[in-house]
Amino acid sequence: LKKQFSEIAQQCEITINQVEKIANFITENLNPYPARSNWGDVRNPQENEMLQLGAPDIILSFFENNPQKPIMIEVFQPANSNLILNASYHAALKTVDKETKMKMREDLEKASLFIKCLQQRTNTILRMAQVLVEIQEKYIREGDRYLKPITRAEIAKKLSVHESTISRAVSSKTIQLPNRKVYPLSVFFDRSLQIRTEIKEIVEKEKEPLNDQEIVTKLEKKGMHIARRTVAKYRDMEGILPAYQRKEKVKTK
DNA sequence: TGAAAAAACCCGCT
DNA sequence: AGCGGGTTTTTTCA
Repeated sequence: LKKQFSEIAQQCEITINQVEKIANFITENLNPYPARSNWGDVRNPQENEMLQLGAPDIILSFFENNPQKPIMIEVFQPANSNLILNASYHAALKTVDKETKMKMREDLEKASLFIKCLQQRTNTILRMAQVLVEIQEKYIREGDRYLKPITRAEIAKKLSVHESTISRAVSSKTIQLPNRKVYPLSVFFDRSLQIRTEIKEIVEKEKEPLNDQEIVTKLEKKGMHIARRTVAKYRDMEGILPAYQRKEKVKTK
């Protein structure tokens, strides 16, 4: 099964971990569409922008589709933009007796408060997206290797909202990157993707299979401190076999 | 909003 | 390779 993952990953030009994540995401949300349309997108270059069935909650794109230009952020929210109170309610106020009037007033206030909350909510999400893009711009533009390990708490601090707010905002939302791929928003918070990518690159470049200890040493030189136990773990995540098995794999291939 | 419970994470050791 | 513990991070709860 793992091997399949790794093949899928290669064909899709994304990491195995991402494949796994997507798989998890699918099962957790019982909504196979976002990721599938994603895969389909990759395989069939017939990109139909409007055909994003698993409509992401946030879309990032390059201005004028030019990677040199700034990144644009779009936030999709339910009943987002121009939700207003139906004017006829105000009119109706005048036609009813005093008691009903009071009740209606209360209700109207509740309604407008509700609308305000919604707006603030989208606003928060938008600000969050902005900060995220700012921080992870390099990742967005140049790939996994440049993902900075950040936490939800840090973002919360930056926006001066509570971590639980971010937590909820992040989970159960998806984002589409300029490369047209849809991810769970939590990709931005993957703390080990960067190092895992690094490990993968090291292994790819190796002449002789390096054991985990040697990989640790190499990473050390790049200023990344991590235990060899952890290297092994990441290796697994990426579907990379232990050093002593890698030689055979090349043969059997 | 804060705090407690749960989950994830890293890592030493066997 | 796998267990377990000490932290850190996330999610839930009231």
